[in-house]
Amino acid sequence: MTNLELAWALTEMGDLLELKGEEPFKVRAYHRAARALENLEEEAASLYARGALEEIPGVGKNLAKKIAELLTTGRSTFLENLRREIPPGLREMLAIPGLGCRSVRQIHQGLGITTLEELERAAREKRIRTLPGLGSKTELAILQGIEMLKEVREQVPLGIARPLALLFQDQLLNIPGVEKVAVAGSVRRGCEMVGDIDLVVAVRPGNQVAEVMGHCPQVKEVLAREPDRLSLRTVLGVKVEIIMVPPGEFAATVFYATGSKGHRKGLLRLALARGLKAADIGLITPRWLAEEEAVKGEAVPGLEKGEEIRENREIEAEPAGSIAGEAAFYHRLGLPYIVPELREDRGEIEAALKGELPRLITVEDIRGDLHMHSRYSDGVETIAATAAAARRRGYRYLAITDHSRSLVVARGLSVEQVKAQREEIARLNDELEDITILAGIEVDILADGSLDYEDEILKEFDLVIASVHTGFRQEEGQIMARLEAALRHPYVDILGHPTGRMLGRRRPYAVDVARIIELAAETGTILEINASPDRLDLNDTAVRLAKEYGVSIAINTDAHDPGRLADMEYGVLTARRGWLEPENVVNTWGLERLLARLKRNREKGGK
DNA sequence: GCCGTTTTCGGCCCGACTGTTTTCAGTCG
Repeated sequence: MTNLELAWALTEMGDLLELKGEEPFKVRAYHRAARALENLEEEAASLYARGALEEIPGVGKNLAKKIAELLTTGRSTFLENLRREIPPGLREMLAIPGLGCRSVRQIHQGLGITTLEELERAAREKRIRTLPGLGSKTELAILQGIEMLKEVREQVPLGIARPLALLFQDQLLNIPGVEKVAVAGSVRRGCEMVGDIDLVVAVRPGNQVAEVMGHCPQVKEVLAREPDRLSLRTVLGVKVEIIMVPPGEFAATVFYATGSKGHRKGLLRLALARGLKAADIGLITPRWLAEEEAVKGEAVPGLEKGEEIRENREIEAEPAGSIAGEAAFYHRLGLPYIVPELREDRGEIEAALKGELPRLITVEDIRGDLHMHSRYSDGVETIAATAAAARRRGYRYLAITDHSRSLVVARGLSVEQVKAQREEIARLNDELEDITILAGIEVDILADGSLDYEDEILKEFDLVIASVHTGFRQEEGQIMARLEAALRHPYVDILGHPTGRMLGRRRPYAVDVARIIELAAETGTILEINASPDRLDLNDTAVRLAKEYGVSIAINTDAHDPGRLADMEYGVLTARRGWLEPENVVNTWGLERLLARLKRNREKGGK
């Protein structure tokens, strides 16, 4: 069992205990341990093997025993008993913003409701307001919450799907009769939410794929089993589609299964316009041929029929990240290779035709992380340990940006602590040779639009990120006034997680993203791509708009644990989906150039 | 349920906002 699956099991235990009415500190112990497991760099299974489960912070005798049972049997009697006691629908209700466990219990006991469907009906029939302490606003919140949950039903964030996809890829490669495996679909394109994991497998006859995968510990049930297709559901509830093809059809099938549908159709229309058939390009699998039929007769805007194909001699044969043979399909169409992140039918084919595809940023371009938390606020590690982790990633600089004083839950820093932290950072910078720590802060944009420290304090930092953590429910006018004040502030260098959304859990606050981008361009403020796979904020389309406006971007992990510095890859994927080049991203720059770009330093020198 | 250069018991992040209310409980970050 993977750390992620263990974390999910502990989270579920915590949620069910909370619904049961257990004391809050006990509940929190489960949730804390779950988070520790998620961030753990070593697999819990190997810790268990050397009898060291209790070394995990927040795991004592009791939890170690429960984790051990999960690791050895794949099950938990404790969890199964809880599930029998508490209907699972109640846990789903906790995901509705505004509903806590007290309200859910109230609804369950008062109306006998156990599922989201029953809850929705009761809210529509205005029965929720008959319960003491609940009224019409709560009814509205329930309906809106269910609406949000429906949008992401059957979907999981990329941060869950991608590691699982890679795990399945490894397992498939070890099965007799398997020659090649590739992750395809929305995971390969780097989409923020994933409906199902698509894997393409090149197999020889008589392979064991169906038998072995059906019994793999991550698999809960087999949804469908056909000669060339296996559909599974994992214990985390994610759907996995395994497509099995002869080795000769591998590249074309991966190409097909990567999508998106719009991109595929665009390519087929282009082929038709040039008098080519799918078969001429090498796309001879049944799926491609069926799709070709579907697009016949559709016009191709901006293309002359039979226009001659220009050969592009600069094209590399096997671009990084491509499947062997995939680039050739594009080349036969006279196009350079288009990476999966761009295959969204958002103008990439036109750009490729004109030779105007961006030279996309990669993780290797990143030279530092500008948003990280330490033990001074709600991070789990010391500044020294965080810097060491950043250095191991090959970074040249990092910014420690703890929370400001009014965010008490996160132990926001008092002015005295700010000073102490700055002194510690100065000491560390004296000792460290090949990496620089910037003394930063993530300052709260307060409900009235002011910042959480006075200007005299703010101007002393090397770098200031301003973020909204309160007043999420304000109306657009109010939210925008706060954000505008922050963007216009002379000491705000970066706007952190600009929309405040949490994927599948919380909608953005009432923000006009286009206006934010306009203001960022006007004021020279850098906008963040928060790389945490729970956020990915800004998202891909907003990022692309920002690029068009010439707004600089910082890709930051917001890591509260050095283990999460690796989330950078999700931020970079989002940046790539937003067509960003290294030049657009300030943390690909050298330190001197980065510092000179900050608003605080520009204004000093009169730009 | 975890944890301990104050503690093996008694702490554990706490204050603001909001909805439902006549004085506060629940929820959130």
